[in-house]
Amino acid sequence: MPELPEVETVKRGLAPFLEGRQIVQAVALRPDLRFPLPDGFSQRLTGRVVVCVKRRAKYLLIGFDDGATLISHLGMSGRFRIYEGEFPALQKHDHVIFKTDQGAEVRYNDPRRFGFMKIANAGDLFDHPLIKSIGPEPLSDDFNAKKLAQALKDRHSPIKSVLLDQTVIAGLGNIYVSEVLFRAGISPKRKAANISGVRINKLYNAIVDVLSQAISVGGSTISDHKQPSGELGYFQNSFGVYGREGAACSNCNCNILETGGVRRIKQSGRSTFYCANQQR
DNA sequence: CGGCAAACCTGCGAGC
DNA sequence: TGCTCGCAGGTTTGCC
Repeated sequence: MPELPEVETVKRGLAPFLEGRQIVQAVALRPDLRFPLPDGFSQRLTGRVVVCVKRRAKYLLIGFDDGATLISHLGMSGRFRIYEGEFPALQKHDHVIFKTDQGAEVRYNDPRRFGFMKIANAGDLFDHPLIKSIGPEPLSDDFNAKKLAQALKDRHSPIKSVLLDQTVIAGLGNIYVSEVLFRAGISPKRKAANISGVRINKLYNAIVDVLSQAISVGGSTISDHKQPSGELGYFQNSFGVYGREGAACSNCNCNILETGGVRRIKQSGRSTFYCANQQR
């Protein structure tokens, strides 16, 4: 589920139920996520008041009144879900529960357990090894076409893999990199350093547009990703290429007979989707 | 530095 | 029906 737009959607869904609320109970049902939950996890969080819910790259950050921050990564299959009023039986793979002083429950469910939670002590967040080397937030004022050009100019790997590098730019994952390159008309195989001039601007605009549009519709629901409210995301309906191997790309309708339509290739072990007719 | 495979773990759909 | 295979939104590590 979780690339930047999905994590942002989770953040926006959780914030109204957590900010200003006291955690009256933090329950660790299963401590062996990708990393073990921190020592004393429940004790450290129970009784704390949440002061803010934020996102950095694909990390959800929950700040508490003692200055500590819960750093949560959703891995491939992590989900947060809010319950209030009705509390259905625990589901398979529910691993962590936060109960608030307003009687709501926030449950973390993660079948594959690639997700994890860590706690940064007061003042340690920005020096935390998980946080400090992350690249610029693509939707912040801190990021622009010039900085993108700077970041790419010495990179000789394919642009696909460079954009997946979280130290270059924060938050892009396998789906959105394919979609961004499609909209920018850039081949995923092109060397990053060979992108300049007009192409840089197209790429920058595609990154901002794709991520913004995805956030505005609650992210992408591929299998069963849901927003914390239970509502689905809808950006998958706007995919130009992802998961559409063999189909005519949404721009072309084109010479599908000559190009074979949307192609799927493997780059550094992961599927890339693109239209050879539109992306150079 | 680069690319690739494997590792972590579970579930699902396709094909036989 | 049941088995095996390949695939999946991420990231790290180790090996050429």
